[in-house]
Amino acid sequence: MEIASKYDPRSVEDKWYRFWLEKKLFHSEPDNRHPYTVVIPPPNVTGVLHMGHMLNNTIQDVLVRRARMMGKNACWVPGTDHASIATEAKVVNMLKERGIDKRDLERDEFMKYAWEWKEEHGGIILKQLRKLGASCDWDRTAFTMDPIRYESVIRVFVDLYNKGLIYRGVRMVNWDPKALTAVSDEEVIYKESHSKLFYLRYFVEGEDKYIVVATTRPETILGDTAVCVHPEDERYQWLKGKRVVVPGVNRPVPIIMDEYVDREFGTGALKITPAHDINDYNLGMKYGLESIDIFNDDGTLNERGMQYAGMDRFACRKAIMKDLDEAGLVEKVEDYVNKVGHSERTDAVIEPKLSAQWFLKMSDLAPRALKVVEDNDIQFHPEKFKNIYRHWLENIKDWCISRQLWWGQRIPAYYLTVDGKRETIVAVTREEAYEQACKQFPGVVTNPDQLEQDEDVLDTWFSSWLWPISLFDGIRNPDNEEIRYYYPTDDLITAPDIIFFWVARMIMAGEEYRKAVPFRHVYFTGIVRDKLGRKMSKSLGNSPDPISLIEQYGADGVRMGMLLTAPAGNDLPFDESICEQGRNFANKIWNALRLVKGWSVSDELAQNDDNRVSVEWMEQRMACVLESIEKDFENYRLSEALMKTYKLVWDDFCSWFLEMLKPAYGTPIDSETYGSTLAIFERLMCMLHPFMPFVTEEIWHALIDCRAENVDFKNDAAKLQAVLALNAQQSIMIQHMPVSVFYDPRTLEAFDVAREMIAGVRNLRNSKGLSPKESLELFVKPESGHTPDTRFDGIVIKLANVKQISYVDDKVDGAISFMIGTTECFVPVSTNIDKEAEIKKLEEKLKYAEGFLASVMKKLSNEKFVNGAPEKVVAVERQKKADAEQKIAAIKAQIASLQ
RNA sequence: GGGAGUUUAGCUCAGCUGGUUCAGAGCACUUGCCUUACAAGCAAGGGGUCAUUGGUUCGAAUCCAAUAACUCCCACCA
Repeated sequence: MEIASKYDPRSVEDKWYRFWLEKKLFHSEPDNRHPYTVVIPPPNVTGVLHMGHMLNNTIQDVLVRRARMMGKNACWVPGTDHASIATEAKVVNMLKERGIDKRDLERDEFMKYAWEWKEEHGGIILKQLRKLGASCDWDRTAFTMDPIRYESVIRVFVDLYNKGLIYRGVRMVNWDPKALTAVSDEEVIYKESHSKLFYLRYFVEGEDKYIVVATTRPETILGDTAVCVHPEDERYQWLKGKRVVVPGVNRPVPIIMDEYVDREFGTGALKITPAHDINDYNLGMKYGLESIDIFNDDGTLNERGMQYAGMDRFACRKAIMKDLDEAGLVEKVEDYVNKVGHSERTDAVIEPKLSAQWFLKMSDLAPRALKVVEDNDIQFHPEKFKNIYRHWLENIKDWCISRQLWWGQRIPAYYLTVDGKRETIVAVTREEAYEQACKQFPGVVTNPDQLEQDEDVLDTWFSSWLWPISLFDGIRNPDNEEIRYYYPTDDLITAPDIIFFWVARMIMAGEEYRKAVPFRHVYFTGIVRDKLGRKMSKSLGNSPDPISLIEQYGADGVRMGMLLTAPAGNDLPFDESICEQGRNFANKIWNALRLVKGWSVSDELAQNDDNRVSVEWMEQRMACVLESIEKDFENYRLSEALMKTYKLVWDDFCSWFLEMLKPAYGTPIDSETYGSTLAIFERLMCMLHPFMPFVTEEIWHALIDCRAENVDFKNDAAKLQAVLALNAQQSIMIQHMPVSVFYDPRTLEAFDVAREMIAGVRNLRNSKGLSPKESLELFVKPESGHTPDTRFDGIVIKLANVKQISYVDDKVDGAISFMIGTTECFVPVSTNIDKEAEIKKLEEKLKYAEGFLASVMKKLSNEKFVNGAPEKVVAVERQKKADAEQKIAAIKAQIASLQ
């Protein structure tokens, strides 16, 4: 049989993914096993897979696949997020391209277009996740706006309103003039920008004197209703009680005095525009100032903007400065660097704006969400995010949950006018609202349609905060079997930038609606950056397309590449070349299979000692590594666990174990050793499977077949056929994950000595230019009084290609020597020894050993050390001293023999 | 302006409660090999004042303090 020497992921990966789907191996139903639940951080329904998703979902898949193999009932629920602002913007653009203006559409019409768009373009990302190998339970795929989730959100709104936690109020909010909606504080990104600081003259009413006020936003003077100075500012005492004239506007406004003002900044005088700055708004409230709103929703000037009405705010800034300058009202202009808030979604400069919005009170929810993290009911990995979390919750403000959009859950608040007053009724449906209206205000309305529903929708995060609950229908049916079985979920894998948006709020929702945490561990991934350390972004074009990476390196290769460099919470500087390492690894395993498959197997041959001891060592080695990998998983150190598995497979299994067993050309291997080898190989594939699901499935099947054909059912054709057929129906996905068992470290130590001996001989060949084919003699002189462990001598003979190993009591003349610990090894060589070079080398070693001894002696001659340090440490130092002395003696003897 | 974190080999990172797992790993690099599993490979090898400076200690990469550089988070300084 010919197997290609290069592993081709493309022919393998799709095949197995289809197989897993057909066998429904990702599907979970509640049963009597322990559940292991992960909910996907729902990507935007219109999004496409980027490197961040790749990392995030690879980690989830590793954890889910491992849990499944550990015997848990693993359930990974996928889904998408309706992403109000982003999706609505895309739909609006699409309509624009078709020549349709959103403003010309009725709400219903727009929603129809939006749903069409979602059906057509949505969910691409979930298809892409399949390429990655994600073992999501696709039967459970959800959408934050599907009927169950929609209704859950509405019910929660009504419930929280009835509990008095949701209220409507006129507040200063962050207004996005591009998306025409309010956004929450968390959705505002402050960016450093190079602005100007304008110094404007405000003349005192009826006088020729003026005061200079500095501002970065001169266009807002149209809304000025006061100028404020510090009450103790000597410079401005003369202004007390006076009024100044807003330049260019000619409106007299009062001088107010408040300690809020920083005397050091600018001129120490601050203009107050209550409608367009949060601080000014607060001062305006304090002093009862008029609030003049000069902007339209889209950031243009309204009718209060005088001659500038209709202009964009930035155009107005230029125009107004020109006019003021001409009027001699500008003192000076300085360059100035400040932070300007931008909308996270549209990048528009945020305008603080007074408007009526819905808010969710945080005073009750926040402390509870903080407590469960403080108490470690929920653990963060890495832990440092606890600080960030705490700080935010301790300084939290009420959450603005209304958005002036159409794509989203429409706020279930209904209005009616009673005696000229607007009354609000909040209910799950219009019909329920009508019933309530009839009870509360008899005779006011006669038909549900007469109620006027709030125009706004809810913040997208107001639906995703319910995700771990609503996915199992735990809001509408809080006692259903699924929510009781799957909730709380186990691990949440997410990026740190949504710790506030999402993580904190899910915890609040969990406490409020389940009285239980939504998950036990939160694993924060790093941010994927490019080689230069820049964040990957569309605008920079520095993000590789994940799908083409998968095509190039295989999903296994990409998964491994990402994981190797991504410890929890660390940013990951991504370079395509790390996927090569993954691809190469898959290839390595592939070739190990080719080797093993190619061996001929003999039933007659008894297992020899070398093979027996090799199998024993490999099993112990595995147990040792497994133990440490299990600890890594407990601590969410996935990259470490992967690296250890990588080395176990490549170094221990391929480079050592298989070489130890490899039969001489044309000779067979005994069937016992062969069976053990296949079993070990299978277990290694199980260990690796969570990381590299495809190649391991492929190899695992081949190994099972190989064992049936060559060992178990070699002589029973009928049974063999049955077993092969059965194997074709099985999967590595649901095999038991190997677990650590007791192992004897002495076997591992003995092998390490043998390995060093082999390396010593190989090194010698290398440096002396001796062919690996030339058989050498090896003499070993153990430290006197020590009995050497000879179990691996046969292995040394084979892998170092020596004729035999002879144990001697004295040094061997005319040989090249090296030391392993205190054991001396001698290899006689036929070529002339370059005595001077050898002596030089030995003298260097001697120098080092003597220096080492000196440092040990220094410690031992220090009374404080001998008395102060623990007995064990002192004993170790004494041993070091003895070893060093022995070594020095040996080196000296070697030098003498060369002279 | 407040807070957190990082600094160990060319790169990415391990180094738990101070002491032979203390200077490590992978990749990259150098040298020699197309040795019938694998050149996407094999064998061997080189490479670091553990950011700087002080302190604690018998002993510091590890604990403490200061400094420097970088990163992130938070905050309304016009």
